[in-house]
Amino acid sequence: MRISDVARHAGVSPSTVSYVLSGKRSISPATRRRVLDSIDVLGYQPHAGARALASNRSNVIALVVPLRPGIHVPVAMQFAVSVVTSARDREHDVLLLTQAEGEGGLRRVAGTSMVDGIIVMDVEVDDARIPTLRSLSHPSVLIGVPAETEGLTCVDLDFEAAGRACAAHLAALGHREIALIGQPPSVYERRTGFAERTVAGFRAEAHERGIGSAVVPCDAAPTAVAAAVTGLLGERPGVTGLVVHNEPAVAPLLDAVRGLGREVPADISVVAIAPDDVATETSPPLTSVSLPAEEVGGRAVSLLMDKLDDLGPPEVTLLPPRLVPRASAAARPALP
Amino acid sequence: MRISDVARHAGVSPSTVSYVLSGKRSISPATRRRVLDSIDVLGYQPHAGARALASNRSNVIALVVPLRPGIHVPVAMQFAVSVVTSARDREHDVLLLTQAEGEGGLRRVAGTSMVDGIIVMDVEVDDARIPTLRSLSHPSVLIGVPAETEGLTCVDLDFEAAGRACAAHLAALGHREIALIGQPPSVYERRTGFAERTVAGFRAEAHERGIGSAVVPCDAAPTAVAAAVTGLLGERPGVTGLVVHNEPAVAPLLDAVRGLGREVPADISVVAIAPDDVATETSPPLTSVSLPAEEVGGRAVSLLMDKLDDLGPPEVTLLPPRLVPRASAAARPALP
DNA sequence: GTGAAAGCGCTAACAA
DNA sequence: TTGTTAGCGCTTTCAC
Repeated sequence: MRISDVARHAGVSPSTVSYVLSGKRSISPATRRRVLDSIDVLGYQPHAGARALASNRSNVIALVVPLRPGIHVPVAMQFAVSVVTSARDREHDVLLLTQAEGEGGLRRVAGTSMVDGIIVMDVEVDDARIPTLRSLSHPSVLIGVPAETEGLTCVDLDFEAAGRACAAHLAALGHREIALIGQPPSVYERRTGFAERTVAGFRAEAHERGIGSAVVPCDAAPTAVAAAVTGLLGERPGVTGLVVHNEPAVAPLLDAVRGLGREVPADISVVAIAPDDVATETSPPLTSVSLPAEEVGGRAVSLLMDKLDDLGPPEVTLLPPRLVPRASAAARPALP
Repeated sequence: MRISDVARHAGVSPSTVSYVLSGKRSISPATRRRVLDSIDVLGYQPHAGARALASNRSNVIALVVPLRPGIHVPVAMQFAVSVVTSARDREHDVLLLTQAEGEGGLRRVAGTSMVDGIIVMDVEVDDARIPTLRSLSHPSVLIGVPAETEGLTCVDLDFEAAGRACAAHLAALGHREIALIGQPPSVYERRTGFAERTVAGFRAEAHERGIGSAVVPCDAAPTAVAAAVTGLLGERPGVTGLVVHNEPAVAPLLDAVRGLGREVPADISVVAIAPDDVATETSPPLTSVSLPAEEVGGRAVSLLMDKLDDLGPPEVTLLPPRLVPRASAAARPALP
């Protein structure tokens, strides 16, 4: 079943069928109808390889998913799914690349014209893949913001503003000493952009408001969380506000605080940076800045499509954070 | 940069370059060297679309990942990653399809020759996609086993044997009444194969050994787990052995048991069906049947490759479960 | 062991 | 508004 079969069936030329399908030139309504009917009757589906060869477009984009220590898989998958969904909305499929494939993988899928463009998740401040991406003739979009963005296209939640918003919220509630329970140490060690920017915003806001702040990197294991919380509240008994930027640590953190005989939010206020579903499933529901995975993924795809259409999108797109007050943050308790 | 450029540079014909690359006919060592050198020097990468068009092989397989309620994402991703890794080992890439694309997606990627074959995860007992898969001329492999496997190729852990192994292990330790804390209700409602088979094996083994058994579907939320455990041990005080087949419920379950004043394994023995990493991270480490995601994913890929090579692989491949005793299951306590 | 050449099925430039 | 046709870059038959 080829395009010429459809053409014969509809009594037109192959190019007309092609143009009906691509919409790249105007077709009389009557012809268009006949062609579409023939396609339908014959069940025609164009050959992807032939298309890619002739048009120099594969209609596939590559997505590099992060699978390294410290990455919270469900959140990563939310991004991936929203990329796939948005790509499908725009007639593109998604080729899955793992981190492990490294830069060779990027060169391979671009060099063989398997894909039209590349989306890279979990970008580090000084990401080793960036020189490779720059060297490719294929467009790419980064989810995450590296140190040097010249000539790149990046999109992410504005984590600095998110860190600020959390600190500001606690400050406004009267807290005078606050702490950030962060990502696992490995995430900071490899200098992942989002983690670093959150810390920076949190510290800056606290500093500007003249309140005390501390940052505690934290592994996800419940015992590690308990140790971190216990250590923190032991060393800094004045801390009454906690920001948690570590999805799997959220529940253990609440447990640990209670295990110390403190109530949330009566004794300790907690603000999370996490997807809405994890913030609303706890008890009490958490005041949180949501992680808009769907929006970020969708935006990454539109930015990539813009580049494919030779529009010059902005280098950095930061989505503003939205802090939703729920039940886990309240005014600082009166001093004992 | 095309194959003819390489041919010219190496002083051979394009077909020779092609044959060097494919290994489909013998080439003199000297020629082969020259060609490979030229490829290297010129940095030649064959055009994937042209290849697919001429050879009728895209060297891409589609993977349908499950993203529905009750699915534990990290486990699903372990499968996906092992599929990608194994596929890459065999010169194939992976196109990511979401459940949401449904059967139309399967028809699309097959009909347009985007992919050479399809792997479908999380197959239900009476899966709606099976008729579509059967109708395609492309080979496919199912991860999971439906009711009717005629003409299909399926691979999975032998969950029935896993359920049996857990029951047998507890029985051998002297437990006379045991219970299975299972997947969320929705998973059973849509009749997911692996969940159903585990229950069947668990029940059958307990019955054959003449011991009491109960099955409690269970949502992952800690409160739901606590309710399930409390309800169960309340209604059936004789239960001294628990099998848990629900990854995110593992930690909350241990908490809940302890919350009831029972020790693991002194009062209550626990056996998990879970990936090794979740079984070893708890305290105490869990006696468990491991979920060999890597092996299943890898096997799915080899089965698909076998079908592409026209070997006729078996319809059903069940990997034998391996129960590893750790510290969470012990002899039944003496009666009070 | 190697080469020549005919497609694979589509798109898009050119022509009408 | 539509048709004709020359490729796109590779694989593979056929021929030597």
